[in-house]
Amino acid sequence: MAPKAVTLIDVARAANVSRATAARALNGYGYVGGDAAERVLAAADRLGYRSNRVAQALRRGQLPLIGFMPGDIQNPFFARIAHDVDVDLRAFRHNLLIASSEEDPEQEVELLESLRSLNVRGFIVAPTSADNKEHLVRLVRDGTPLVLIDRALPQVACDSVTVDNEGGAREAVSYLIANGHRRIGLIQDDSRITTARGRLAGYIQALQSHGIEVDESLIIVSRSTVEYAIDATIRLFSRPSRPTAVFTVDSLMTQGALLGLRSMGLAVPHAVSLVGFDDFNLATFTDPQITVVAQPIAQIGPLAVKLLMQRINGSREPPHREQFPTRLVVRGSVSRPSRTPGR
Amino acid sequence: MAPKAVTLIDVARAANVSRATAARALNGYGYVGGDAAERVLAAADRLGYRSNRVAQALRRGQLPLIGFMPGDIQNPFFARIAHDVDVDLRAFRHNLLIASSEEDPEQEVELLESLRSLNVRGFIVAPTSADNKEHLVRLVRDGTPLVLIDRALPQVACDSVTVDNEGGAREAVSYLIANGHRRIGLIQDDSRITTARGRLAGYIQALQSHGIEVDESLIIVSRSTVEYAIDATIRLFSRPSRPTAVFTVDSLMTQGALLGLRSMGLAVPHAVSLVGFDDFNLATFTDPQITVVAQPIAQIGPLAVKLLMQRINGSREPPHREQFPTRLVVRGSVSRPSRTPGR
DNA sequence: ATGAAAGCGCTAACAC
DNA sequence: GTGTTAGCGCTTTCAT
Repeated sequence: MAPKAVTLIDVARAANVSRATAARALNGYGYVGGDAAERVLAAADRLGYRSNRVAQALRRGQLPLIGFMPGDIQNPFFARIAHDVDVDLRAFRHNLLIASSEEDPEQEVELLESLRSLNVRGFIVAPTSADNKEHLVRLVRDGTPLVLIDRALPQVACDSVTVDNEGGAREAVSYLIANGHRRIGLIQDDSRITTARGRLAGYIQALQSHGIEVDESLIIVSRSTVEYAIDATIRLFSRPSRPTAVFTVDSLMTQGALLGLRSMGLAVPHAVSLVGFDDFNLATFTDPQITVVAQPIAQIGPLAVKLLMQRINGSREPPHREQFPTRLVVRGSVSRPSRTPGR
Repeated sequence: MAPKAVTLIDVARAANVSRATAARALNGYGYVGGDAAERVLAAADRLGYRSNRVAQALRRGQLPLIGFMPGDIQNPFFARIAHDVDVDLRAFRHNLLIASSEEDPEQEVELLESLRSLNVRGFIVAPTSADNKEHLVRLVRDGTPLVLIDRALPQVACDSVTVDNEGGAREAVSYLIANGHRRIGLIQDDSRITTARGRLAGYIQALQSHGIEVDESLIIVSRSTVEYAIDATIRLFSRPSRPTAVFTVDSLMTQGALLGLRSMGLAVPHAVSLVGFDDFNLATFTDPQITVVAQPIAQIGPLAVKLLMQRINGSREPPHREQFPTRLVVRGSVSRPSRTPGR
């Protein structure tokens, strides 16, 4: 069935040269006679020769592949980065191997091993957990280029591209407080994820610096999908004394909160004020428009690629840990609480 | 720096057996003495041996990799499918190589070649163009498993998983007509994309079967991103005699239309009715909720994987061309036109 | 049950 | 300028 592929030998034979010469002509290195080169190229073309990158890789020790491991490719944040990385990598003639960890630490370890054994040249990873780092440490120790995105791990000595989660959350919650809210809910994802920790820390700081006590019953954990967040929102607002405002830690959860609140008949911002981390397409379409903490998402993928390629090309610089600032984009989803919070 | 990896030879030596025996023990085939096997496994574990999949691939002729080529990974439709494919492929211990064609036919050809030379075992692709099929025909001819998703190409003899674009569009537009609209705009993507053709055909059929003439000035082409669609919408509604309703061919464009209309002060559905192809998370959050043609998206990725793996496992069945029906989900974005169309 | 050895397709050091 | 050749790490046939 599958006709065996044309190999370098076939080309060499057809061009009446040795494999070495054929390879030189094809890859354009070393000395090759113009005449021979032409014959080789012609033969390759005629025969439909495609180099076998696996064989090349075995010989050279590496495959021009980059592993990208987001928490969830369906999250628009990661999809955008995947896109940007894919595009930028093309300039380096590298392909992208995407394997989502599904936010499962074990799966992250397994997939990483699996990709390592493919001799990929480097990784861009959004680590699922702050506690799960041995495999990454090992990776770095073995000299494999790695850049962490979205979530940095101080204990792993590698480049990272993140955002000021703490500051962003603090700004969002402070804004809510400045608008008179004191009972502010937090819908966040699993606290082993470092961004969740940072955003939680920002939330707590904002509260405490305004003398507001942190009420655990206002904090709820959800997986980062619209469906789970709807559910979490409903649970949060079904509790005896509900918050007057809520802060969500990513765009999928913001959308879930929106949907959840609506299903309970709670209008934004009249009944409940809302601020979300991470902007999204329809944030300005909803009525009201949603106030968000925007991240400079367009810069993340490109910088990650740049740092990674520098490592691949042998850079020995100390880790570059980029942390971009966030920006509070005030729209219309926050108003003063309509009445004093119940109890 | 990078300590050279532990190879099979190291393991064999440590276990005092030959490479052959070590390989047999590690891969669990052939006859291996229980004793030897144990020593090998222990040695492998102690040394931290990881098989070199590139070498295996060179030997076996294939890499357990599947190439996935969507038009745009940022489109939630493709992101969802990528996710489902990734997950299902894991059961077969295959990894996913995602390379977005960016809806560029040339790039599609190039990337496909590039992935082919990696000896990937099969492809799942959403072809960018109905006119650009030679490379796919060649792929199939060479016996490489291929399944087309979202967009089928009758001339390419391979499995495909699509949706009834024509029927879905016809139903949407008929619904608009049933609500009294006669000047119905169409915001679609490049007509070389087969889904665009199908949806356009459905649009035209619905119009004609109700005796409405097709007005080219109501059809506008946009790239499939929110930004481009906003722009297209504004252009469409800036024309002298604007439509009273509009049909958009994917969810990103639907969102763009929503944003564009709002920016022009045109309320949905009072000033303009709207139906979009492909459902999306916030379709029920917007006010009004958006009426859409829903696709059974959860079935696409899994079926594509199933078909592909069957081919990889040698199936010689004639091409399975699945075409799922769509479903019109009536929500609130359509009303009767407020006044007779101008002109 | 185990080992020896051929060879997957390619690159690059070395020889001519 | 071109050819020869030794592997890269692994699987697998063929002996034993």
